[in-house]
Amino acid sequence: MEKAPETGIEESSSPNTSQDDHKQWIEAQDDLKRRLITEDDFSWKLSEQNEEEEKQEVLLRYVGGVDISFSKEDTSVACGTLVVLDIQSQDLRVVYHDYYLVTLTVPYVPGFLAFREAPVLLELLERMKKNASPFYPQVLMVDGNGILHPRGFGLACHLGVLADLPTIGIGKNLHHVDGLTYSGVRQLIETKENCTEDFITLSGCSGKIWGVAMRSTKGSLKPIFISVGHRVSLDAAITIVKMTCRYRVPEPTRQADIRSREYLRKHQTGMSE
DNA sequence: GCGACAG
DNA sequence: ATCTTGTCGC
Repeated sequence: MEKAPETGIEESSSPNTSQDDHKQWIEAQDDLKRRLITEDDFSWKLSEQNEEEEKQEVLLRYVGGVDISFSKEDTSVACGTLVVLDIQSQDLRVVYHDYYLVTLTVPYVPGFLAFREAPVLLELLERMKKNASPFYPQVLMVDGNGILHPRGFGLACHLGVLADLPTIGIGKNLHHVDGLTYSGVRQLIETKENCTEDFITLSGCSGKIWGVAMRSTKGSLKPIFISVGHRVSLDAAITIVKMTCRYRVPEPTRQADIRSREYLRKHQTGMSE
């Protein structure tokens, strides 16, 4: 391997894959971002209306959740899972679930999670739509961030735009952006004076509001990070998350997580079916 | 140059 | 993401 002169020119002769891929990925994100809608854009309602005349309105009932788990032995083997919960049932019953076992070749790169996971999740959504399931989700919770992202376009946005579906980003860890740090958020959350609610607004140094950190369970110091995905405002997102929070992680993504793990476990040892 | 970096 | 048992508590 001969080294090029130090003059700084190193182009097409040696494809610098990772750098080039990131550049293309950034372009793709910026391109898709033009179709992003960060306000409420759905026909269903979050709660009953008083007027009897309008009882034809559609209430939010089917909330979806997606997640991907990985095999411990084969880190490229993954199981994508889509679940749908009926939030009108008192027990948040799971009315639909589907799995997609795949081998992923795209690596995880912070800020580019969608290029690794979105194809799998999209397939699950398209499969469900093709089968004309009556439970197709009215809104989808994604295990990953929405606009809480270096370029304001995380996995939840990516998936929402491509599927043209309202989505909400649910992060279990903070992706440091715009001066936001995990320790800073923790301090803020532990300080009661800033807690008018059970969540705090994540406003960065620039003043932009990226989402909220919410203590979804009374006993949990560690918050979850909610951000706008697509076609759902932050306020609506918070409301919907609260409606589905039994534990720290809201049920849709929690069930997707649990079931994808279970699926992998059953299909790496036993040979059922 | 060094650290940070969703899942 | 994954490696991992018990354990403190409602």
